[in-house]
Amino acid sequence: MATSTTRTKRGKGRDKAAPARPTQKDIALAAGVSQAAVSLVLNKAETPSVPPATRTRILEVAEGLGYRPNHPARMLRSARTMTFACVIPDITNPFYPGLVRGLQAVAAPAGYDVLIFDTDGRPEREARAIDWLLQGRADGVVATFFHLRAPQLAVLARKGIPLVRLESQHKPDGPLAIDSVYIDNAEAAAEMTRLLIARGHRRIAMIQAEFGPSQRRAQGYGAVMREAGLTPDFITDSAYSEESGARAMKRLLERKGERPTAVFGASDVLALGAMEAARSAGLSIPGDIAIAGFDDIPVAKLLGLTTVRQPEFDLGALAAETLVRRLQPGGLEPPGKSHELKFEIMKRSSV
Amino acid sequence: MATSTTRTKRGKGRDKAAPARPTQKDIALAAGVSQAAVSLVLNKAETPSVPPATRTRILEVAEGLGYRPNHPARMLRSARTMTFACVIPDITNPFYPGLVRGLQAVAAPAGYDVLIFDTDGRPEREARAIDWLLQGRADGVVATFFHLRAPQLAVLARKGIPLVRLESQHKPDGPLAIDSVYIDNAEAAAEMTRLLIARGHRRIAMIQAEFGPSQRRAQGYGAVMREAGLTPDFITDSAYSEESGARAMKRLLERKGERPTAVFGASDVLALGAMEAARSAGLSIPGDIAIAGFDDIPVAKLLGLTTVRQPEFDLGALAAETLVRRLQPGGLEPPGKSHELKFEIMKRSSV
DNA sequence: CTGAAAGCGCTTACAG
DNA sequence: CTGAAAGCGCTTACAG
Repeated sequence: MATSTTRTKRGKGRDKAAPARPTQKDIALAAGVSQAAVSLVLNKAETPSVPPATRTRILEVAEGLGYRPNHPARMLRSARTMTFACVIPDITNPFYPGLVRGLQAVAAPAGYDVLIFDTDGRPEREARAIDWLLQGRADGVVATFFHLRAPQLAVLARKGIPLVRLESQHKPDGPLAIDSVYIDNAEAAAEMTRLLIARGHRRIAMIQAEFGPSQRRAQGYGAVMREAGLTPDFITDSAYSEESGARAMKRLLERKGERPTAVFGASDVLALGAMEAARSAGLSIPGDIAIAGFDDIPVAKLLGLTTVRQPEFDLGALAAETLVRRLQPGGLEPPGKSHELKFEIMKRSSV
Repeated sequence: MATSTTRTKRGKGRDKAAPARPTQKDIALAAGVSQAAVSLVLNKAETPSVPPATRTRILEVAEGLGYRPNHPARMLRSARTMTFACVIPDITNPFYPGLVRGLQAVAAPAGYDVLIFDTDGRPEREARAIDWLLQGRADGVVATFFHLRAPQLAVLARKGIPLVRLESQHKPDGPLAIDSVYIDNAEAAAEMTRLLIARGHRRIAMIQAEFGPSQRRAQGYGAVMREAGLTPDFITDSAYSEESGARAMKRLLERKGERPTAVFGASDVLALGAMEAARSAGLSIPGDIAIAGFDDIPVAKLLGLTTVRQPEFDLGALAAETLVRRLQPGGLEPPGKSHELKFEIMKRSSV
């Protein structure tokens, strides 16, 4: 009966058993000062307005009570979450964890946490990410969108939430432009295609995904093929996954007529799936069929996969640096900029 | 000059260019109702106290202004963050992304976001994670700690933050116990060791890491070795990484005397590093040396690595379900429970 | 220099 | 049934 008669404000939490976390008010009460004085002492390295003895007492009481600042309250009051969102298609794609680490490496020292939002590369999930960002969950965003375009992303800028896109090509700088970091995907794919041709391949197929960066990569590949008098041969599956890569490779192998001598996966996971399917079909790599990828995920080296190295850690770190800069006072003024990083062709045994 | 004379409360944000996000107050003003009525209509499916016409008007105005609830404010008021924290050693270890997806799969439909906190398996980072959790950043936690023990984690329970540990063995249930999900690591390693012995191996080395689950795995391996009259042969490196695995394998190969015919990596990434080092040394797998791992990360299949499968997605999902249940009213009462999931030995070509 | 007050945006108990 | 008020924990501008 008496359990529900608790009149105190502290009894309202979801759990009555746990002792309430001490607040600044509790410290103030115990130290005999105002709550504001507590806030001041706890947040400023120097507090000329508070006598040293009082300052010491406040700090001791805070320590004694095990005080920890209430993050939500801080967020509300200061209108800053000290959180970056990282919106990516799929954290299980080995390309992204490295990117996340790069982000964290810069974000953490600057005081920011990193929240991961997976979109699965689906338009409705990307839209949900925007909605979620508009709730004020993060101070800034690093994102890869497969479907949303600049006009749909403009709402973030309008609400003062800086965004850095992970892009697959240069975007023009300008007052309305969105910050981006990228490697030249078309040129990288072109260079890989040139390598395959130089190795004597003529029938080169590219496995691509329906959306995302494979489009730019396909352009580079297509251009070089045509330049060399060869016919581009695209085979498209839905996602950036080993399953998609294996499925595409199977379809290639089931075709009538001459089979390609080389397959260029628009991403490493696609190439990995292709390798698996090729081996299952009894083909040797690169003897019967050469395979190349794109990304240089950690296992690529172990598997001997020839691929395009994207500096994922550096991309993440650069994106985070850009956000940190934008969030400094006045940081929103300068126009959006596109930052290019260099790719590298990693020649291994699969080609 | 006039720029700093903005007297409105809204001019205080870090950026003056962006239009302020509309609040319930703005909607109330535009719709001619009280702010409380707006909150009610926006949050409840049915509002008997608000006339239908008013309800419709409020919803239209909210839509028109592009209203999104302010998440920090909600968190403060309701004392719920609707966020789960996932504290893990290293997101770039391919075991964890699958776990995170399992977590998200259950968390998202229940309305929870997932925040990743990497500890790098270092004690000071684990301590920082606890501190960070005590700031009220998440309603619940799924965590792998290499260093912190139950007494150091008890503070979370005291503050009403439910924790589910990813464990490597059964923990006794009980009122003070911590919820955990696990597979029987010792038994799994024992079974793998039996397999290696059954395949004729006598000199079997285990590559282990200094901290974390490899301890339990080492126990299972050691017990079976001794049972079979063989001498356990441990080689320890610092972390769960390919570099550590490769370094350990190199040290094994540089030893004088007979070299082991099989190497059991306490995790797949250690085994992968070992494979790489063995190949670099000109050894064939499994011809010259057999290699086994633990985890069954996605690439294990492709590399033909014989390993112990841990159902990482299911572990994450089960952990999230446990948290969701704990966070329901009264969910904190029942004693902590240990949930076991089954492992599976994946026999492939590396052994 | 010092301390009390306002207010961030929201939810919900409570008075009319 | 209806609406205004209190208050979550904090930061910071402002009055004495």
